[in-house]
Amino acid sequence: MTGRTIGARTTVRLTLTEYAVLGLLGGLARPISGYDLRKLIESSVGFIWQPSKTQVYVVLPRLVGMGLATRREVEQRDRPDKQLYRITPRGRSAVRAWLDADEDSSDPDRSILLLKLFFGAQADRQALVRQLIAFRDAYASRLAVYRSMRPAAADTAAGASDEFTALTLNYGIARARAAVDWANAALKELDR
Amino acid sequence: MTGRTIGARTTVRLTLTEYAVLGLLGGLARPISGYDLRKLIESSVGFIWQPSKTQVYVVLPRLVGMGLATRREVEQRDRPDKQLYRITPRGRSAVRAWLDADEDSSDPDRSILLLKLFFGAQADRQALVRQLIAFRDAYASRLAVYRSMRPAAADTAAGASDEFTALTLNYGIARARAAVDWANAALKELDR
DNA sequence: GGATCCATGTAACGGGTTACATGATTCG
DNA sequence: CGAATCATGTAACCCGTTACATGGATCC
Repeated sequence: MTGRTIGARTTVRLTLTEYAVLGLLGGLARPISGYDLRKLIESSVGFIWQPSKTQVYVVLPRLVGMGLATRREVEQRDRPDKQLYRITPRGRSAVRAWLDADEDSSDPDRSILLLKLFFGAQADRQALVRQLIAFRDAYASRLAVYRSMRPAAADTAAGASDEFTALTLNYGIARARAAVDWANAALKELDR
Repeated sequence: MTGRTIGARTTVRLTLTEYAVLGLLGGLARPISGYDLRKLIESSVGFIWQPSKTQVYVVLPRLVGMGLATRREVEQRDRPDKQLYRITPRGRSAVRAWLDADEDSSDPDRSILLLKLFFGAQADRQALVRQLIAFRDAYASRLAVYRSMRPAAADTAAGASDEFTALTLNYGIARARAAVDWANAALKELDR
């Protein structure tokens, strides 16, 4: 047994990559190889989150070691043998627990929420909504802070603060606003 | 001499944090302590980039070791002594070189550009504009990719792809669009 | 005959965070 | 009297990336 299993089967804490990979396994009907998983990532979650190619090969065996996935070797002629991975029940409940747990989301930028949302089909609706609201609120209050900074940044009279501060601040504002708007739209979607 | 000085005074490659700290030093008229620098960060670049508090104390001496900053100790009664740091000419040219160099910006998200722009007063205008354009274009082509993925994501007929993929994709689109719009506005600003 | 696809992994490095440590002074 | 402010640093850890390594089969 490799590290991190606390007691018999208490809560497991995984890295983001581990959760993501596990989440992907959880969404599949049939086992998959590391190689194919990488391709799947590229054509799906890729735009939110993407690990380095070797990371996948490191994480998969680790999941097996923790009893969250199983591995089966498939021999092939004409091409290299491959390892097929499949999620276990314990794996499923680990993903589920992660998806449902509220993140202490002081920093919404890291977009764990987005990753979770991507796996929404495996999650509890209510938990998702709760987290989406937290996400939106975090960005909203950030937005408020940025806006309050604006006059100070534009303050060219004092000579010190310059146009560049204002420029970058505007970016922060634009991003935050986009996030808030999107979150509201998403919440409406989920409500239907 | 600590590592990284290649030859006599060839180009120095620093970490992002090092550049950022150096950039801050470069914008100041008088030397500053690590403690005050942290506070300065909080009330300025903070919204774009923020290192952990201890990181500052690690980086500052390192800069001194590389000859990019100098340190002077100031004794104080009634409160702990402090170290004041000031940028050196070599430090200035290091920041300058960094600011002016084009980033191979496959990943615009890391927002090195934003940090650079924040230090715009110390940079070459043309170089800045060039990089801003690259930034915008990177996001624009990303935006195009996302948009092309949209129908596939919405494809609930096939049963496979679900609403959640579409939802997260929308976020990517919203962000990218915000970035492009902002970049265009910023370019207009810089043109005046 | 050279690039690309399949397929998996190890080792080293790197950048950064968290936790820990210390200690006087001032403010409420 | 306790909390916050000033002020700086070390050590351990963590997650992840880059570079390196291998090798047959197929496509152009």
